[in-house]
Amino acid sequence: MGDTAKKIMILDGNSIVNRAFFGIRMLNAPDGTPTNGVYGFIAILQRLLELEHPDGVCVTFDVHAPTFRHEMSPAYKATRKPMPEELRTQIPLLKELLDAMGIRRYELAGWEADDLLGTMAAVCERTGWDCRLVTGDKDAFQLITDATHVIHIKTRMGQTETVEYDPARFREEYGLEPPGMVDLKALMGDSSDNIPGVPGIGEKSALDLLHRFGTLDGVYEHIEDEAIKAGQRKKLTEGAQSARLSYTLATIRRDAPIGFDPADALWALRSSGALYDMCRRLGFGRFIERWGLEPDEGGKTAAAALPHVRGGSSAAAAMEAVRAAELVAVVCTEELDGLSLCDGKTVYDVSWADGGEGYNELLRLVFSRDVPKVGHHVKELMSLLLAEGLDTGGFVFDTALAGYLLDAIASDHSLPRLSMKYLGREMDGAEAVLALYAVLPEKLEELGMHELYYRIELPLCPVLAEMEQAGFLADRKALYDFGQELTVGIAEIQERIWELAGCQFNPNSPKQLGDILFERLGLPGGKRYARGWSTNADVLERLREKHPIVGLVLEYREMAKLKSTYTDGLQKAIGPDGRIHTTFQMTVTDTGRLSSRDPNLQNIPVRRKLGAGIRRMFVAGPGNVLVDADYSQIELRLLAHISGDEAMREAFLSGEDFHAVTASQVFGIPLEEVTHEIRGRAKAVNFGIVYGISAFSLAQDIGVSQAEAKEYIEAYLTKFHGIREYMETTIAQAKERGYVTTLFGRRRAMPELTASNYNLRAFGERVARNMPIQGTAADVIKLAMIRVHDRLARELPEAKLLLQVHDELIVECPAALGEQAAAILKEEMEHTVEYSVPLIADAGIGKSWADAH
DNA sequence: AATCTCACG
DNA sequence: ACGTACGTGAGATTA
Repeated sequence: MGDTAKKIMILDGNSIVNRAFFGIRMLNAPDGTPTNGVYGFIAILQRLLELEHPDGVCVTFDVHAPTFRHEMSPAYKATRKPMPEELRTQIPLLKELLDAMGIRRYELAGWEADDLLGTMAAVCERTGWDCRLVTGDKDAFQLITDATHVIHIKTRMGQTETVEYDPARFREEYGLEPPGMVDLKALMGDSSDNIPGVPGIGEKSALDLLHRFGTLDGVYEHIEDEAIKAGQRKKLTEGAQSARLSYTLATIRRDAPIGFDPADALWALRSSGALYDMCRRLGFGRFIERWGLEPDEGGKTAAAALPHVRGGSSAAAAMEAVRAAELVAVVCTEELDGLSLCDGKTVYDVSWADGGEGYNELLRLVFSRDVPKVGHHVKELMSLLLAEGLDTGGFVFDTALAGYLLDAIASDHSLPRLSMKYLGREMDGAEAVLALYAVLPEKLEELGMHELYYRIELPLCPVLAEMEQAGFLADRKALYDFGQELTVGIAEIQERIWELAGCQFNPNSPKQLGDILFERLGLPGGKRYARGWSTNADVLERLREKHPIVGLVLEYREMAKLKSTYTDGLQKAIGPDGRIHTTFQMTVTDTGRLSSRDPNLQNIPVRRKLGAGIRRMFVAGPGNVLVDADYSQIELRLLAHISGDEAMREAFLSGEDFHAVTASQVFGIPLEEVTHEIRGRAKAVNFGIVYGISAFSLAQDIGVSQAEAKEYIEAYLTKFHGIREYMETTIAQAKERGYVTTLFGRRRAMPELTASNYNLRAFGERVARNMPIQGTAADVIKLAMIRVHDRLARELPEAKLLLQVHDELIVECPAALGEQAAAILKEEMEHTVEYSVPLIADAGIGKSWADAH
């Protein structure tokens, strides 16, 4: 260990900031300056620091000064696309930030970043340093040696990924030695660098040629061989000169006059007031936190804050204030053992610890339905209140819920974040809640979400809180027994897997499993990941016939999943009352759906036989039954209504099996002749339409060729041309407005649509197509829940809502009331809205979830 | 902490 | 020329 070389990380500034800019959705500093490139750069740097622990760091920048253009740098660079304005302005910011961090920068007018990297790597090698070149440019792969690795930055679906290439990794991917990268570029060219290459030769044929003949020279030496096809020979001969030129262009120079000494770049992060200020200015609160930055002494500008009252007499003072105030803001600790109240003049911090009976009295006063209150995450608070037997009435606003409706895709709806965003200064606690209440209602009104907020989201809070408190009774013994059976089954299958593999390994480890299947057993591998092969169920399913071990692995996976997540996980979640109390989250999804966690009760198995057994363990209490009602194809029905497509509406109005009707329409066959398989394909197309289909994925899903899948989609959109029109106008509108909405006005911003990254934009288009449908369905069932809840409370107070699973509601009630509850569920769900296509809900009754569904 | 896999609608 | 369906949460492994 003692003699390991010091390691220095050299970042290609322009290249990385470019990747970051195009890969990350728009981000702005508090003053509006775009910062996505800078932010992305720093996020990547931070990640690499944690991964690599280098001894030094430095960054190179290109300086594009035409008058100083190096004579070797040809005019071709002039045709490079100009940098977008919003990125250009970020470069000086990034440099300033790097300076504040104390990271050394290198730039040399007229020299490309590649050449600087090459030169610096050469210096490192001469002086015995290891180096890591970080860039988004594959050209640099030619520099890879044992001491010099290239960390390649790429963006995939808005996520930046880093892949470290050493000689072995490069060889594995390209089948060449690193210097061969130059030969490769000489043949295939590189449009982003304006390296022409040989016209007509792409990556595939270039690699094929190099694998056979080694180098560019090798290829031309064998140009007359029969091994080269006539067409290719012609291209190569005609492109010979271009290939030579490209070879020169692609060769990175290593002699830039830069006077680099690796020791100059030794670096470790130190906190400083300048860095704090810079992060503050850019709105990089995350890094302030992560790096523990603090302002210089005296630099603190304490915002004018309200006085606080704490300690012994706080409860009494708070009660007096509550009685006098028209409205109070309230936040509490997780266990409700502390309360903070604000009346606009004073903040009262009251704790059970110093309040005793006075504290309890305050609780009863504040949480009575005729004290108007504003809170943050009101549903969570209501859940606590119910547990203490307190009233959930009187809440007139929830700042978290408002923040969520105003910006559903934001991941953080905390008070500091919201106050920064809407008030321009960071605040917390009840004071922040009250201040936000002064501005958020009008924002909701402006965006047309007033109704959605006051008729759906806010009234849903007590409904969900009651559901959480009610809990779902679980059969503890049955879960335990099933778990024991699984343990036996898993051990058995593991033995058989080991026998077939010829060695012992952990089938739960994708890495180990990949090695066994694709190396030891030599099965045809599929996609590669950073650490090995993909071994997911899709891949394995295709290999099932190739080796008996594959089926066993699939079986092992199924059982292991059931055991760990379900039998074990659910047993741990059973409360002292024998019931499982999930938490519903109202502010996390992009579409308006709820989510469920600790435990998640929205993903209890049902699709496969073995897993569906878990649903038998969710049961009704003694003397009770479960009533389960679910919407039939609600998303497609909403699509039919929203698009107004006549053919699709008729398909639903006919009352026939919808997927079968689709099949008959799309494949042009009579309804009676639709086979099970054809229906299945139509069903997949229907799903695909809702998700924003692509021929590739549909083909994967139903196992036909991509061309065939394309024909299906085309036939579908021709038959249901209203759908095509709807999809097109939705996307056009989304691009124009920058957001999409549901029928209820719920909004999702669509920053992805302006991305210059193709994948991100394509993703944005799929989201734009899907969100209005998924989101409207979410709105409808939320409204249905409120109606069901209120009607049950009036007509069948012994009945309780327990669970929502997106298009399904579950109620528990005394056995004698089952039919009545089922009728109420069905009626309310079906008539929550009246659209041009009927909504249908099917209800069932049983002692367990499995029986009721 | 990130990655992979998989459960649900 | 590229990488692929929409929305979630959780457990095991790896680093």
